[in-house]
Amino acid sequence: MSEHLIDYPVVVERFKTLLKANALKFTKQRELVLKCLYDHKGHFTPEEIQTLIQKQNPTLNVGIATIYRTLALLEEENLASSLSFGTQGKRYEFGMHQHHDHLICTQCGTIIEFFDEALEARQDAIAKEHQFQMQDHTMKIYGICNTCQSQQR
Amino acid sequence: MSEHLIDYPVVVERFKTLLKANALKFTKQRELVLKCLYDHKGHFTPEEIQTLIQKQNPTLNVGIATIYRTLALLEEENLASSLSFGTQGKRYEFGMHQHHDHLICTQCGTIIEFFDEALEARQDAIAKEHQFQMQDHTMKIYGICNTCQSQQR
DNA sequence: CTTATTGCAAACGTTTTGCACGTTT
DNA sequence: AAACGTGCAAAACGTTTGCAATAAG
Repeated sequence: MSEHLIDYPVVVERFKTLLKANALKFTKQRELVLKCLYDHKGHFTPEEIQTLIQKQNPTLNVGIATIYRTLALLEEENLASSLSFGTQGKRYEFGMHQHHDHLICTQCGTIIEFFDEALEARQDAIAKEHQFQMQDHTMKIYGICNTCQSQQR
Repeated sequence: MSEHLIDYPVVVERFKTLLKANALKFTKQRELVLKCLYDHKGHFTPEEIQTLIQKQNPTLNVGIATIYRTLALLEEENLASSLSFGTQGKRYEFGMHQHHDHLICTQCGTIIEFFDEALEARQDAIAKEHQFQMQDHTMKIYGICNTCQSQQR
């Protein structure tokens, strides 16, 4: 059973199509980054992604610059999305733009995703009120997760 | 007429009190950073703040490290708050922690602040649903502001 | 006179870039 | 063969830190 709504072969096909449309090339490195995000549920830094790829492909050496370049590409093509934190850089996750927001535990760093219809509707309304043509939005709720709360006693 | 709810002398007094309470010293540099934020409505990077201070005090040289240290201090004391963007660092604004969120124009960079009761309530509910002990939250709506929309035709 | 604060420069971690070499089309 | 992609190392960026000199209490 797949963790995703879309099977991997379909995702790769989509990626190939998008690359072709932009006169870009389908390379082993690009595929590995995509696959890594698809296979690992979670939010990863470029460095973590490099390590994960390294672990499964000990022969190949994928440079960190390539990881960065590929992640930017994937995000542009809506095959991945990033979450940015203050000074500590960005984290990426697989995703074909099913929008969602995040609960972030300030203790253990766990990230929980959620989607709330009412919140979305309110955001639309606010943008409209300010005559803003909304392109995107992010919402982060910081706090202490249930697990960490229990451990504090 | 002041742009703020609180007059500057009151702010400085508050700052002095807070410093004293923590056995910290009231210095010219700290005052200049506070005054700069108070005087300039907007969201500024540490570097921009340094430049603004420099411009009004050509004789004095306030190091960037001091700006960073002071901004962290002001934020801790709730005299300023920061907004962080992806890789491009933080921006600070004056403020005694009246919570608000932001609309950000992806074209011209303008930041519009707003506060929405319904949004806040929904956030509280979501945190509760996930058994999260909420500490803070941020919400950013990205889009094209009214002015930029007009100019595009 | 004690203690905190400053500016400087070096260190930092993350991200980007220039370039010669390799790979895809 | 042409064009794009790669790894590498260097550079860039925003931020933090150690330190000797300085200023506040």
